[in-house]
Amino acid sequence: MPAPNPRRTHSGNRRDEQARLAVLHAADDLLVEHGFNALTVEAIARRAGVAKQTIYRWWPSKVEVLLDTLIEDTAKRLPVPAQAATATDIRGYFRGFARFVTRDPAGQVLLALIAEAQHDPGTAKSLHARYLGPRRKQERDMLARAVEAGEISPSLGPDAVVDAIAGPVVYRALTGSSVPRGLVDALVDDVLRPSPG
Amino acid sequence: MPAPNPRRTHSGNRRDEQARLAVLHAADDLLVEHGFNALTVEAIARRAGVAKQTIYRWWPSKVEVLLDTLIEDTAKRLPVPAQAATATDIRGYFRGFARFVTRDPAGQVLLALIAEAQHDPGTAKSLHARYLGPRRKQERDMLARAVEAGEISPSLGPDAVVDAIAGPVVYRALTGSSVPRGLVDALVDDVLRPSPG
Amino acid sequence: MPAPNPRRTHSGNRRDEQARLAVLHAADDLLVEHGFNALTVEAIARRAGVAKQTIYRWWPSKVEVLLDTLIEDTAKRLPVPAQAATATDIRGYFRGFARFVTRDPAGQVLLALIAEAQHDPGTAKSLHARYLGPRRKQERDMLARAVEAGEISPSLGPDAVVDAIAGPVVYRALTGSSVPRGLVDALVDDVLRPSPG
Amino acid sequence: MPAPNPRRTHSGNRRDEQARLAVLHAADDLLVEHGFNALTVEAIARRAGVAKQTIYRWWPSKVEVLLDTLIEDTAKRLPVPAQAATATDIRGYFRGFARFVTRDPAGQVLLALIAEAQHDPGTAKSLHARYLGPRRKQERDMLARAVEAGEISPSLGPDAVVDAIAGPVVYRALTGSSVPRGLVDALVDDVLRPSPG
DNA sequence: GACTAATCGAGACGGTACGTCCCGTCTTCTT
DNA sequence: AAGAAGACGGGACGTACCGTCTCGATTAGTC
Repeated sequence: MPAPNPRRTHSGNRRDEQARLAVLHAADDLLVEHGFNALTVEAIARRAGVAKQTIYRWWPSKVEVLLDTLIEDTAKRLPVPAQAATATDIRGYFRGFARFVTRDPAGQVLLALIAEAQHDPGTAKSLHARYLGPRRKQERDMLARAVEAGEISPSLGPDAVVDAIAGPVVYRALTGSSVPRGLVDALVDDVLRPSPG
Repeated sequence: MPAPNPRRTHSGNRRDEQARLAVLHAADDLLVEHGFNALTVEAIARRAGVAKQTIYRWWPSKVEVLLDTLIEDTAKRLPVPAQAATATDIRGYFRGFARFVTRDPAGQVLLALIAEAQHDPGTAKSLHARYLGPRRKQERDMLARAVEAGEISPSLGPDAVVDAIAGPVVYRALTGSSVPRGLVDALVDDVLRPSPG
Repeated sequence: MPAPNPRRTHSGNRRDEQARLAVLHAADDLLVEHGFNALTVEAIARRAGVAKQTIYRWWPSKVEVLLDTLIEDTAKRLPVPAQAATATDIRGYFRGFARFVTRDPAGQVLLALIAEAQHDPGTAKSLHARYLGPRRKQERDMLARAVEAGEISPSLGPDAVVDAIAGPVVYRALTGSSVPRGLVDALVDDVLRPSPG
Repeated sequence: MPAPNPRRTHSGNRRDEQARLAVLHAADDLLVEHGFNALTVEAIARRAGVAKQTIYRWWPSKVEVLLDTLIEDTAKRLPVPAQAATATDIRGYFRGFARFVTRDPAGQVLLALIAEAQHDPGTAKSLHARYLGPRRKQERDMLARAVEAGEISPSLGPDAVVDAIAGPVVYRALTGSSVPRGLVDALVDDVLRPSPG
């Protein structure tokens, strides 16, 4: 009987994609609903209907589960524009970033991981290697294109520019303050216009 | 002149100051040496030579212990200048803040609490009520004096000004980047100079 | 105004009789109401309106508190008849003992102490020295008078006689069985009548 | 012939027999060596090389652990003779009981549980349901066979007969007195011979 | 009539055990 | 080989009492 049942069955000695997705979604949901401290491996397994061992087989820790969801969600919902080169594009990107960080569930995952990185060096390392580092590279590229095009001429270096805009946004999000749209625009104006000297 | 013995052990039904200090120092030391995740109430008690119950009697959680050390240490090592009114004073304050957050052990406590606030709403509430709120008020007052004196005329509101300068500093500290001295100065310049309009 | 307030006041450097009685009654009440395991020194102090230290000053342990109440209560409610010499007197005494052990609150104290003696050698020692020993002596004397008067001629020695009658009663009380009146009489008959030899 | 390995460590989601035995033996040893008050769940776990949770998973309290050892040990070392029908058999059984209660470590467990039953109603209930009740039924059956065979004709009912013989033995054991061999024989004689009426 | 001394209620202290939750590892049986 | 299930040794949680201690107050007997 070759016709394999597509619904909820193990696929022999291959990884079970349904289990993988169930874990990612369970982790995401638990984080949003009950916070990071309630996000235990046992709770994820319970919610996902999966054995604990299945989680430990594929992820070294709950942090890596979250990181997987963050990477997948960010690619979908907050891509760094690969062609953008104008000041307006950049402003738009950071507006999207503010929205992401304050309103998107995936933004909560990011904030939780930044927080956990502060508590655990392993998390810090992974977060940089798999998320912050690659992303920052794309952001630098975006800025470089705009500078080259003469669209902007910031007085700060590229990393400092991103930090000067993203930093306040993240800081306000971390401390539970809202991020008014005007703030992003003002930061962009302050940072990207050429220095008066 | 009875000269009450300052080195007694217990002090009856009054609080034992030596135990209080031992707990605060133990918490501080453990955080710096082994990180937040190793900072358990049991470890604090062990290190301080104190019973667990003594901790629970006076603090509802390890977070409040840290908050107490943070408040006391900040008052000593990073007071908001109460008279400051010049642009130079303000620049000096934020340079001190950057040093505090990246190099002072008490700064690590602050970062850990900001992180934990992201994981636990109770921490968030306490951190605002007992630390961030009062501190922010002093910072706003400092800025208000400088504006009144005609020293600065920022294009952003007072909270946004502080976030625009402190945000990048905290964000870089949280993500393990250094905070070059020049960055603070540049941020201050960008944010405090009058808008070009 | 010399008339000293008789209600609730310390008597200088002498022991406070009211505190003593409050402790004894609190211990008794707690045992009857909530059982031995709920009978903590803190609970006694709470219930008696007395400081813990006051208990520890006068009694080495909660067991000694109970022993004090047991001794006082037994003297009042189950004295060994000092003049008794007839078989009927003896039968009456053991009937009273069965009632004491199954229905009198002080009997519960006795059972609790016999039990605790099984758990703690110190309790065993105190219970014998202050209660079981002296009492057994009086019982032996009672039996000796009856033997001398020719009222009874048991085949067992005096200790064995008491154990043969009291033993089953205590055992049934300890295992929560009732002690029917007929049982005591039958035991007395079996044990006190001369052996057939 | 796979010959399943009997010396495995954990056995999956089935109960680990080695851990079970380690707990029973540790409890037994601790009771004998240090008494009931030193018999804490933590001490059992420590001694058995087992996690506390493993104990709580299978037993609701330390009392049930003891009860398990008592049931297993009594079955081995003091079975109620299932065929016995003569007066001599009965005398032999109660001699064995006296030895068990005064000299066998398992007898100490029984005494400790009778004692604890006095302190805690839950213990009383379990002790009856799982030990005293079933055992008493076997003892009644033994007596019934002897009566039917015309071997004995006691003046007391079957429960009273057992209590009249076992009661003094237990009582002396509980109060730390020895139980001389002659005592059991004399009790048996007094109780089992036909009443003189 | 102040002083001394012991007792009292109160409760903080260092400590042990409680019973629960979760960790990360393991073993079994099923698919 | 991967999965669900869940037992295992371990460690921390927050609570209850232990027995000791120090406090400030009250009250007797002594000088």
